[in-house]
Amino acid sequence: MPQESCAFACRFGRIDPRRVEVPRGTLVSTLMMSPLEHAGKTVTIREVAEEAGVSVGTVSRVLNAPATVRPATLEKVRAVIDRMGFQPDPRAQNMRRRTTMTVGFIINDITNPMHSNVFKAAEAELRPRGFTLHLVNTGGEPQREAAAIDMLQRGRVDGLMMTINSEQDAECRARLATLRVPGVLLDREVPVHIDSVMTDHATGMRQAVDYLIGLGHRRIALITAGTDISPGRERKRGFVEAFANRGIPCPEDLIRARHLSAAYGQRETSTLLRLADPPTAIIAGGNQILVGVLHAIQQQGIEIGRDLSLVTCDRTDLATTYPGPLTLIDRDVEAIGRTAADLLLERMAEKSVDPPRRVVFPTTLILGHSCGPPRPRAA
Amino acid sequence: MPQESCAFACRFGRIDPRRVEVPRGTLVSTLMMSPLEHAGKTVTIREVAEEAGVSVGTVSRVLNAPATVRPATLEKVRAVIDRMGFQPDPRAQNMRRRTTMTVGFIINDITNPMHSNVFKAAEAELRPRGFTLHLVNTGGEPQREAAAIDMLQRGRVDGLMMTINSEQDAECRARLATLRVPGVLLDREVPVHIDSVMTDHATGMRQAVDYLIGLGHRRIALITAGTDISPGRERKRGFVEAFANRGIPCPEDLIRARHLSAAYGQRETSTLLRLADPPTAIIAGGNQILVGVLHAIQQQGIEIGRDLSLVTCDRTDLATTYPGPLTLIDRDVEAIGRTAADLLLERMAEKSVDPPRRVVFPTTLILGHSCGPPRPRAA
DNA sequence: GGACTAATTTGAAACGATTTCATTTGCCTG
DNA sequence: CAGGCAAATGAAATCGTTTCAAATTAGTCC
Repeated sequence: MPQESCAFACRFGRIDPRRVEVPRGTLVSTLMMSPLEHAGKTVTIREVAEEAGVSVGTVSRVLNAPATVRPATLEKVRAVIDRMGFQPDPRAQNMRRRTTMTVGFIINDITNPMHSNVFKAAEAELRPRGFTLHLVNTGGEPQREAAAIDMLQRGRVDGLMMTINSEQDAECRARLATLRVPGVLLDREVPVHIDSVMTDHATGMRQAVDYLIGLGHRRIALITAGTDISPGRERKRGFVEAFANRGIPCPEDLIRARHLSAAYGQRETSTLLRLADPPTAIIAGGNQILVGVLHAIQQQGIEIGRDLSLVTCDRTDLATTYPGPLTLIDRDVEAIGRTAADLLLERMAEKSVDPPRRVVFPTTLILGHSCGPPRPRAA
Repeated sequence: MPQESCAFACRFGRIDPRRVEVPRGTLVSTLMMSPLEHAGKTVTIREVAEEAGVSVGTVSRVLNAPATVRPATLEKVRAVIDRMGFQPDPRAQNMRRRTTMTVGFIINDITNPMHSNVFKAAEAELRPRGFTLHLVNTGGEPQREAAAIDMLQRGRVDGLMMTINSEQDAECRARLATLRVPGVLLDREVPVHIDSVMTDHATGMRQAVDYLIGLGHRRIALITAGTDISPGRERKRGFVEAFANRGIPCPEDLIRARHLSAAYGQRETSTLLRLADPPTAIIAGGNQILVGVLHAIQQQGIEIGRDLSLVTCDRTDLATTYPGPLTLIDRDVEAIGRTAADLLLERMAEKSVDPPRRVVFPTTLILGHSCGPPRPRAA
């Protein structure tokens, strides 16, 4: 019966892909190797000490301060450690040292390529220093964010890197103000004593708008995050300033700054394109928004770069690949993650409390295929 | 000086976006709120006991077995706990309970949307049960994978979910064989006593190929992972079987199964398209490979769906958005993550060792805009 | 060889909870 | 009110490591 494919009628020409409900997975029991009795009788430092004929304190020093133990003893104890396969129990170390060698990473959505790239870079910086990362995905719900901060800082991590959903949320702000471990805020601005790594979204946006104005555009639309977080606020500011600098009236009616989501991007794009005097250029202020913008545009049969100019923020597979690379406001996401990790490492090392640091990263306008001179659209 | 944009010469018409090196971020010191002396004098159970006039054992029972304590005492102690803001130190709990309420997640690349979606789903399932996740990004390096397993299972986590880079790696296999904590393998097949969550890539591929054959294609190319991991092996098997079922000779020369990367996808696509008898359809067996395939195709000025049919694996923004949705082999990634978490939860709850379970998820062929009848390409 | 100093090592006390076990308390019945 | 039983409590052990004062050993000089 090689006719399986007949079940999938070809629906060439429709936009929406057919989404067939995926049934629950099948459970198959298998028996491979024997259970193997990995009894894992853990060896303790006490047993090592007894076996080596020394005290536990000496074994501890062999591991943590080898210089203070006589070479002969050192060698003897090390041999026993290797032979018995002893490894100190991290739980006991955490307990005694009041430390965990763990950093918490609280993020809105790890699925977002910007976030996962920041995480990756931070992890790459922290791992060689012996740190492991706890990742909490909050889905942008403030109470989960607050709960995550509470849970993690209570002896679970030595430091915290995070992005919160709204800078205005009282619960989160209160937690940040009384943080018990070093912390770094990512792209968020909260009037609290804490380090932060920011991006100069305003300048990036100003450059992009200026570029579009230079091409002849006046009806430029901006769709971006809400103004309760720095990226939304700064992008909007840069947008407005670009017009002001040129002495050209800003098309306030084309600014949409509410959410960072594909759905929002799609909805607002559809609305904008139906206006009596529609935009000749759209700036997608966020990589999720871009997805929505493109979906909306596809439904209208508009060709990007010819009928409509498009600028997006952040380098994603979609932005660099969409038939031809899009013009985009880029930033070095890896450097951001690395820097956040560095700031945290410093804070965790020296307990000095004073002054909070703030690192601002620049953006770069990268020209792609998605912009051209404005072209009046026929109705 | 609104002339900032003059620095960015419009390079309309070139494919490669201009990549300007982003300078290191600017460091700005700021002083906001006063240091706040969040001394955070931690309250211990001993202090609570003394304050409430009971023993530490009673306080512990108030928290862990409220039913065994007299209502009057319960209330009294709870009041003190609230007043002093006592929360048990997780480090001490871990120590005594021989547990951490933490699960390790070892992954190749968290930047891959499939991986991050699996993680997200698993986290959503585990968090309400009180578990937090350690995420280790290995970059696919076997020694890092082995090191991660070692580090995590040694008293740092209660369970482990993971994908390894190659099922053949001796180091990793050895670790898996002697795992001391419950574990779940994701999309990997290793002859070891461990649970796994798999995808039926072979059937998905067979359907896709059969669909293309039905459209008239014979020169179909497959670019996918190496055969040292289940996805590559299974996809290749399904590919071959589809032809066998139809009694049509399989174009072995068009099978490329080595790496899961954009670079590999781009390189192989370029090569394939330059063949004397090039493929009329390409199957991108992996979301990263898709990126490379599309980049290669763009360089040739080929129109997908007309000049060349394309099928991809896994639903990503790019796959659903690339001018029109692509035909794709879909799977329920969330269900996979959720199921992996469920398997692990069961194992962690009851210590029963026997038989390893294997859940196989089906795939679904979703028809988009990217396939059509084969069209001979003019040279 | 003895005295003194410096270098090692030891043993016990944390660290902060949970858990066990013996003891006390509270309650009920006869 | 005494006796018996169940429930509640407290004291102490435990988890595995680090740390620190005290004790031991080694080394040096006369």
